[in-house]
Amino acid sequence: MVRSPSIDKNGIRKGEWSKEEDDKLRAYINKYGIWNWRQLPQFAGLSRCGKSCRLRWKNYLQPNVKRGNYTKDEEELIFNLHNQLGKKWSVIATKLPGRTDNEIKNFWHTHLKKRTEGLNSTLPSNEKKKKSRRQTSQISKQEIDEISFESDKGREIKSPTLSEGLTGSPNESCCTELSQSYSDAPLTDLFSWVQKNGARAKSCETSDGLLSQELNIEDYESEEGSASNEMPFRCSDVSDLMAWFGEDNSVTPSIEGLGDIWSQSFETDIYMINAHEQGLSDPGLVHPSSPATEEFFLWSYDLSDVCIR
DNA sequence: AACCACACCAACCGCGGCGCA
DNA sequence: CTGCGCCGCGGTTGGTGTGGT
Repeated sequence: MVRSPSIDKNGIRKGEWSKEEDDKLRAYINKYGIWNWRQLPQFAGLSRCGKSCRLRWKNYLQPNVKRGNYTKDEEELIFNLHNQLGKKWSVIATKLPGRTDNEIKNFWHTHLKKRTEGLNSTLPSNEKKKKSRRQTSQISKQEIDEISFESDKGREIKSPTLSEGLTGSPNESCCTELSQSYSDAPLTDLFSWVQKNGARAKSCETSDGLLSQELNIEDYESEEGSASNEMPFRCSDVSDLMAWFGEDNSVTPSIEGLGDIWSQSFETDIYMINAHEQGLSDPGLVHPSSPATEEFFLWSYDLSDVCIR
């Protein structure tokens, strides 16, 4: 019932979301919140555009999203609100906790449209006049101001920064600042950092502990347009990664690369956590919410003795 | 069983608003 | 004032499910 997965010319995935992608996005947002949709996918290790991530989160992954099974009350409310407000789905959605504008819009098109059309023959003609988008938007804002928003309030916005990764004490600086601060980081320092992370990953007894680095380099290549050589191996050791960096002079890791490595390492840790807790060889991602997970996460990024500056 | 038409809905797309430099 | 980037909204699409023939 959804569009089949595809990859556009920029390497951005489209179409149906896989469970792994859902887990990555959910885990990332639960950990760091929403700070910039455009950049978030890179840091979450997703080959998706920001818009797609936003939509997936808002309409499907966000906590408390209700799915299907509209009650009679909800149906009546949608019907009445639509009569009052027209196609202002986002405003209508604020009156129905757990329902998204997209879902309400779909529900109206599939269930209530005919009913409305039946009544429309008796409505005054000005009910049918189309408002300009500007008019619609202004009205929406005024109405929205009257409605209390609880769902997204109070979520702490924390973006992962390299300094966070290195110190294990998250701060609130954004990745833009990060890229400015560390864009000149020498390659050797990157290697030190990767080696440090990699060594820890290896110690966790997972066969694919450095899967993250493989993903990172693929992403990095596509961004830099230097993908003449495909990623030649699946990293099994940090020395492979370092060797590969060293062989390819066209690759000069920047902070974006570091950020990807960082986020992917996070995902690797999630794999490891699950493997540890459940004793499974290929368990998939788990949600980083348990105290044990949090503890493991902080341990895994206790890199206070490394400085890239 | 095979085919067809329609229902359904997740995801995409384009546009406008807003904030900031 | 202007241009740019980001976000959110509403319209639309694409593909699967389902019921009828």
